[in-house]
Parts: sequence; C-alpha cells; structure tokens
Amino acid sequence: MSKAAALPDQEELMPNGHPAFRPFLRRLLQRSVLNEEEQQAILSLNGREVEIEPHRDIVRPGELTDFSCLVVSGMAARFGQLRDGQRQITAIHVPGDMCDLYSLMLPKVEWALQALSARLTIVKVAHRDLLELVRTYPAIGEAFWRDTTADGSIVAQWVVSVGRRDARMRTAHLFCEIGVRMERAGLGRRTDFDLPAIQTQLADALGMTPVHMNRVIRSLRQDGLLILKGREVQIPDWDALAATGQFDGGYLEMDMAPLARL
Amino acid sequence: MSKAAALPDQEELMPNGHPAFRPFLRRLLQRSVLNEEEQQAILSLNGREVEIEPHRDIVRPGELTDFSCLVVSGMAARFGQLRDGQRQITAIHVPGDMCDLYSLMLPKVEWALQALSARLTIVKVAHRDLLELVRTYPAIGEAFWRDTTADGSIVAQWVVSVGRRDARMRTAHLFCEIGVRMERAGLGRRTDFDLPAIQTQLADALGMTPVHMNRVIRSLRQDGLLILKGREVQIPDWDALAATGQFDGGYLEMDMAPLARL
DNA sequence: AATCCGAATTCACATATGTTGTTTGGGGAA
DNA sequence: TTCCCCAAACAACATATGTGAATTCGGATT
Repeated sequence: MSKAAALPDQEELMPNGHPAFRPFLRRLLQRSVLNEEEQQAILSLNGREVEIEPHRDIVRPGELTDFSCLVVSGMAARFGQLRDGQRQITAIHVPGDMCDLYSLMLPKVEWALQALSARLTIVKVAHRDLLELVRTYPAIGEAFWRDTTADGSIVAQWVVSVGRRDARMRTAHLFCEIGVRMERAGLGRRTDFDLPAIQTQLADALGMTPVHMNRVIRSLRQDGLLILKGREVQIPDWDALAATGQFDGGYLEMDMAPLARL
Repeated sequence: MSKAAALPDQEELMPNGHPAFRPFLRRLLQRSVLNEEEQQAILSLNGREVEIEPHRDIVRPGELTDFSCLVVSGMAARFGQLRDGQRQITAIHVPGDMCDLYSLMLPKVEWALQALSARLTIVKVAHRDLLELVRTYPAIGEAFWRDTTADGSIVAQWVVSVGRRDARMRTAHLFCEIGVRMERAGLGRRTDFDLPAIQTQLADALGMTPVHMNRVIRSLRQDGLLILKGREVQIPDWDALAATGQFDGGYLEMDMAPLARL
C-alpha cells in the first residue's frame, strides 16, 4: 500500500514513510495494541507535507475531502461559525494528532479546520491510503476508530465545560487538558509547555469574549495559578489549578490496559 | 455469531434476533452500504431487553462496560456532572440509536447514561457479540465507526450551540435537531413529534437554568414558533424556527451518496 | 369529586459575562 | 533606532442569565 517509489508530481515524499508518522504511531499505541507488521505499515505511510498560513482554511465546511491531516508542528483547530462570524472552536490538535481522521468515515466535512498557531506544518494523508491500510489490517482500523472515539470524548467534555463551568473554571480546565495532552504527546511537561494561541483564540475555544478571557487569565495569574511568558505556559501548582478547574484527566488517559481482553 | 438457540439464563432472547434491531439497521443504512448477508447478521443480533427506571444510571462513570444499549422506546441521555451536582447533557438518544456504541472501543466509560423519559426500554447488546460481528464483517465495522462519528458530529454542534448561541437560539436549534432526528428515525414529522423530556432536562441539555429555559420556551411560544401540549411538540413554521436557531441540518443528513466511491 | 405532587409559571433581585472603547506593551520591519 | 501593529490590559457600562423564592396548573391517585 505504501507509495514507496517517488511519484512525479509530489515533492516531499519519503521513500520509507514520512517521519511524522512516528509520533502518530506512538499516540496510537497508548490506547491500542498493534503488532510489528501493523506498526511498520503505519510507519511506511506517506503524504504531502504542507505549511499552512494562519487564517487559511485547511478544509472548508461543505467540501468533500479525500485526505486527513497529521499535525507535524504547531497546532490546528476545528471550529464552527455562526452567520455573524462568531466562532466556536470544537477541537484543538497538537503534534502527533491525526486531525480529520473522522473524515475518513464522513468525507463531507461540516467543520472548518485552521491553523491555531502562526506556523503550522501538516502532512496530508490520502484517504485512499488510509482506507487501504484499515482494510488490510483490521487492528489498525480499530485503533483508528478508538482514536476518533477518544477525540469524541474530549469534545463531550468541552460541552460540559462550556455548558456548566463558569469562565474561570473553564479556563483552568482547558489549561489542564492541554497540559496533559502535551505531556502525553511528549512535548513538554503538563506544568510547562508551549501554547501557540492568542487570547482571542482561547476565548473562541471557551465560548467567551476576548475581554473576559483576558480578565480571567489575569485573575488566574494574580492568584499564582498560571504563569504566561509569551507562548510559554507554566503551572506552578498543578493540584491547585486542577482543583479550580475540577479537572479529572480520566477522559484523556484511557490506556490500553482495559482493552487487553478484547 | 448469532446466539441463535435460546440460552439458559437469558430471558427475552428471540430466536431470530430481537425486532428492535430493525430500526437500528434502518438507521445504519442511511449512512452506509451493507449487503444482504451483513444486514441479516445485524438483524439476527440479540440482547437482553430491560426497562429502565427514571434517574437510574444505565452505566456509571468509571465503570468498565461489556455491553452497548439499543434504545427501543423512550429517550436516553448521556451527561457529565460537576461536583456540586450540576449536570450537562452531552447527547440525547432516540429509538433506533445504539447509544454507547463508542464504549465498544473505550469500555472504560466516562459518562453516565440515564433515562430521559419516564419510560425507557433498551436492549443490552454484549460487546462480545458486537466485536465478533465487526470482525467477521468489516463493512459492519465501518458502518459502526461511521455512526459513532456522526454522533460525534452532533456533539461538536452542541459545543457551538452552548458556546456561541444565546439561550433562545440554542433552544430553537435543539428543537430543530430533535425534530429532524425523529423524522429520520421514522418517529413523526420534524414539525410534529413527541419529546418526553421536562424543561429541567432540556435546561441540562442546553446549559442553562430551568427558570431561564422556561422563559425562553414561553417566549418562543408567544412568538408562535413552538406549540407544546404535554409531551407533544408542534412547529407551526419550520423555516422561522430554523432561522431563529440558525439551524442547518447538514450535520445530521450525511447520507451515503458521497460514500459510494469508497 | 377531592387530594396530591411534580411540573410549569411567574416575580424580584443578584451577578457573570458581554460591549464598546481606550491605553499600554512588545516584537518585527524599515 | 524609530515606527508600526497586533495583542494584552484595563475601565465603564449594558444585559443576558442565574438565584431563590412563591404560585398556579394538570394529570395521576384515591
């Protein structure tokens, strides 16, 4: 299935698979069991590496997509939009995430996908290749399915946040979530990581106005719960922040242990 | 794979599959292509029919489940809860929905599932049977995956609603969503259906207080956008309600057409 | 018919968050 | 360096929604 030989009009093709699939595999293995052959099959996947400019849609709602996006560096966000232009981010993707993996099953995409950070590099992976992979190795199919399900779990948690937590709690919760996800992705510690997003974007994620976002962040900072230097986030007292956010990472840490019996 | 013969200690087992799987199959076929054999395999599934009392958890967060639930009649809701008892419903399931299908991939469940209506009957289907089905017929696996993905799309839409729509718009949007889903499930017209939920529960779904829910419903009613008699919902002017809710059913109507090429 | 009980309705008031606009700050470009 | 621009910080005011009651309604039960 791997398009091993270099194809004419696709630069960036690596003969032995694009290296960005290594963190992706790492992520899959946190939740699923894959044998050597299956792992190799994933590592030999390929795709077109693309640099995305800020505010440029990677996919636009209503389109029919034929690829998914593996985040290499930077962050991407999925969001919905009202007619008056208000945005609501429904998912944030960190490096190693295959965003839009769900589009493999529903190629008619309903959500825009954009760069969250100033600089974002992704690898576009053809649905054709992914489907072939899934159909050749059913275990990979289940791993993918499990992964999209875990993403769904995060979204459900966002509904709870936006619906029932006040702004302060919501904010604390988001920082905790991203911290844990960054740590699990091997991109820093949960108490110390980079978050390439401006306050307006955080506000879009949390369903509030930029002004209020600023108020809340300032207040968290004054209470010593958060330290922000540029894009660097530091959490001096994890437990305290987790408490203010009523954060319970259970929904993020679903590991493969309980799945062994399958 | 079908446990065709009656097993000793399981009442309610139907020799040719439980009839409740017919609407479930109908639903799957709206989005996926399944051949005769695969359809038959689903129809010959079995499970334990159970009557759920109101306010009794079907599954509790933190548990390890070994079954999914097919809604036969009534409605079920998934929700998260804060420490102070505040609830946020993240999904509403109508008859024909296999709720908790996602637990097939993530059996460590993070969300409570309860009856929304006073009377709820479900069929508990063993994960063992579902997994066997999925592994025997990969197309069924993809259909299931696609279905959980579509559910995820609904949840994402809820994030947008709760995050960026005001109470009135949110409410209009929810009534439209449920209308379309009921219609697609063959349970009435989108402008005329039964909604067995009290205002407090709707408030839990929309992230507001029961008092405010009541205000909004009253206002929609006064504007002639909504008629409620007991549990019966009537929408006299669909377009007007859809306009107030900025409702676009695209995310619900994902049909199999674009999937033919797969 | 009388009773009852949960749900719906309504009111008065409190407050979190939105809105509008100005000011400050810091990093990149010339 | 100086300028420029976007983001952050801050303030004053507006309003949607929350809070905590009391009252009415309607369907079940007796």
